[in-house]
Amino acid sequence: MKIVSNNFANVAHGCRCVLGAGAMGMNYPLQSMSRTPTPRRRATLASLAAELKVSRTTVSNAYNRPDQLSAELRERVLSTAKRLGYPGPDPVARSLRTRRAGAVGLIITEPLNYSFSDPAALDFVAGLAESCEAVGQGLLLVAVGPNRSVSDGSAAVLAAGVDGFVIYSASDDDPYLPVVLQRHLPVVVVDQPRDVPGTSRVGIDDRAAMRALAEHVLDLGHREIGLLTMRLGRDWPHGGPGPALADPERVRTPDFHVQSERIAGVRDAMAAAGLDPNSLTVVESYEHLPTSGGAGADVALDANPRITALMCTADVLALSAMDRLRARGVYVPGQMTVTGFDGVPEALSRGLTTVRQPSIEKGRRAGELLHSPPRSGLPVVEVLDTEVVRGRTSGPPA
Amino acid sequence: MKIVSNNFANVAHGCRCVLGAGAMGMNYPLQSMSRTPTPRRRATLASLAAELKVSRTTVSNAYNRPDQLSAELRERVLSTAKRLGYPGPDPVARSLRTRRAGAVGLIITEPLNYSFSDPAALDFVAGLAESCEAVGQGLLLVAVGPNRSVSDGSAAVLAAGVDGFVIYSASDDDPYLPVVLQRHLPVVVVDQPRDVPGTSRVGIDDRAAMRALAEHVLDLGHREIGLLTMRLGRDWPHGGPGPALADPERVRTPDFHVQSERIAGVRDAMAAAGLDPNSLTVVESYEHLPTSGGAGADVALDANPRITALMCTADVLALSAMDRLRARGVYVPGQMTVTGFDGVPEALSRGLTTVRQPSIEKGRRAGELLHSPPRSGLPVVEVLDTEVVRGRTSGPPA
DNA sequence: CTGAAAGCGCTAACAG
DNA sequence: CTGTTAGCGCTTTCAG
Repeated sequence: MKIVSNNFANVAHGCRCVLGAGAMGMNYPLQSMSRTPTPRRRATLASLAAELKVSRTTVSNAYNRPDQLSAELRERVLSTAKRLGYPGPDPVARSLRTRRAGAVGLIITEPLNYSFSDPAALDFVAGLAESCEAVGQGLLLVAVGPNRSVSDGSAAVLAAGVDGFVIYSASDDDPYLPVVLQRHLPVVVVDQPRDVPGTSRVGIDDRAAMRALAEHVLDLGHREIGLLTMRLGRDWPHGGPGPALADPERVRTPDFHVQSERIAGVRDAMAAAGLDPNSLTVVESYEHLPTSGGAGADVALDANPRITALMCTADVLALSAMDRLRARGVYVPGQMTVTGFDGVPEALSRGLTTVRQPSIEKGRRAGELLHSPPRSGLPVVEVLDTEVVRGRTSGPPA
Repeated sequence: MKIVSNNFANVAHGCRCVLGAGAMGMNYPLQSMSRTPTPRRRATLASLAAELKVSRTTVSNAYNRPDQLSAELRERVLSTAKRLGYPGPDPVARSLRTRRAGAVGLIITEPLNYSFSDPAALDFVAGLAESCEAVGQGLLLVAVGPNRSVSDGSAAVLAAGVDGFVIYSASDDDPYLPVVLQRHLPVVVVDQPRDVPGTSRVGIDDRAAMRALAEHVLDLGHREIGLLTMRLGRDWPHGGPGPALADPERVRTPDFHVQSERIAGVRDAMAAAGLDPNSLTVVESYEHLPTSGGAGADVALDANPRITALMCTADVLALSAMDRLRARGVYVPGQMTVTGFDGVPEALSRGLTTVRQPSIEKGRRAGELLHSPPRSGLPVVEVLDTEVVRGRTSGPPA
């Protein structure tokens, strides 16, 4: 009566039944074994249709177009589905047929533990997740972390079952960029790199924002400024893993646009104030450690003890720098002005002078751009607003 | 010369060409237009094979079994693939055929912005992501947030193209639990609920850990204890959205095992010390706000002003409570002992007396259990170690 | 080393 | 409202 698969023996030892299909196996809980005729193999839409003696279309309709069949028939379909343990149409097969995966891929090349320790990055992910959720899309974290080789990571990109990608803050020469592009799927870039052909981008005006902040600092009377930033290039030409002075040449040819734009903003303000932009002491950090800012502050003050203001390209750097300064007995803002960038909650609550950027909104817009691309089909660049927050960590130089 | 898709007018203003295939469109960057004969439609393995005049098997082998064909042929395949803009085998089609999706689904019912604001939850996700990355699996955040109806969320669970699920700290009656089980895929539960048939679980001994911590508090001499916890049930029978006193009945019949186990741990210690466990003042919070702990502290001290120790089931609650106490002019630990749970970095750096649990390891083990299930095929329960951390927030009562 | 045949499980026209 | 017909793009025996 029942048609039996020829590929699988009917395994039925003990309390559960393991049908081998793939490495992971599938668990049939106890109940389904005693209650129902154990299915020889996983139920499918076709087997359900056969059981019901209706066509596959009808079963499919029962799930996807309830209005296309009578309520009773639908009920009958659904209940025998339950009896057979049929979980509904297979997502993968459906995806193949409908040509939509129901998920967007998120590419973050930075170590996840970093991204997860920077509230600004997290806010971005939360915003993206929110917009995906709103349209019922899943969010796939693609396995491209630094623990894997680039070729493994590329394989993951190539193997991701997604309808599009979001690239979060990658360097100009990120090795996964071409791989992502190769998929010919819609792509939205967040922050950097700029000018990826055919892809939309959402970001902020880093240069203008940082310039406004620097003007505030200069207005207060500061003339010797130190700047702490994350690494400017994918490479790391310095000795140890700790923060290091960046020479002008390196500042001029960055892989990470965002960082260099922010530096450029400071230099703009300095030039406008009649200062030599090259007098800016730039220190870059390679690792994203909770103490990176503090270590960077040490390097900067070592290189130029006359610094009276420390500007940082991220709040996390600034907060760490503040902790370090306190430990060194340097009073903020009395003896040292410190500024950040991002406007994360802890920074705001600690009164940091900083630039607030809408990180959540960034994620949300990136998602929306993917879910409903602009009518024109042309890539767009969305520049979100920022705001200088004058806190309690900036004041006139001593 | 140029061949144009028949569904869409040939859009070619400015810099790019849009070929329509699916709602989202595919972007062909400028180069591919001028360089190569624009493909009528997306290249497939079959079309590549036809172009090369070899069989599909051969092309497939070029990608999946390099040793099955000559290096030259393989090179030829790969290069014409590049020329045609063929991104390699379609992940979805491959998944259908191989019966493996290459991703695990993560089910978090709590609002994502909460999970993303609790470092312990984040650590868990980071650990899970790490273990997935190690085996090249993607991590799919399934869209089941509180912004969507349960039926939408269920659809997302049913539609997730994954090889297994991780359920993070759900209530006993979480509506997505049965839906997940229905998929007949491997499932690993983290923390709660317990005893899901046929699924492995990883967690800690919440009761024993909390009991040990409570013993420390009692040893210090405290007799009147307040306990701050997250909500005990999926429902919220109290008036406003703020924290509220939980009556013994509600403490006894919880939906969230973890919370009630931790409470039970405190009661165990109290009973052992000769105190009436029912004298414990329990306050539960519904929302996961940064200020929830503080508000809870207010409620607890209001209900029982003689409280000298405030035990919290999460560090985030305890830290918030400490902030609130300071604002009220209550000195910790001089006038009030405060304890937490989790051992998140901020808590440790602020000297909170707490229980450290290995959140990252939890995520890692959950992933590993999914990726390489126990040989026996039987579900396992992994109980990870915890450790009481005596900090600077606990001392003898005033 | 290469090719032919046979689906994986499903949905989308289009007829009845 | 229901069934028939065609694939979606790929991998995998199994023969040459």
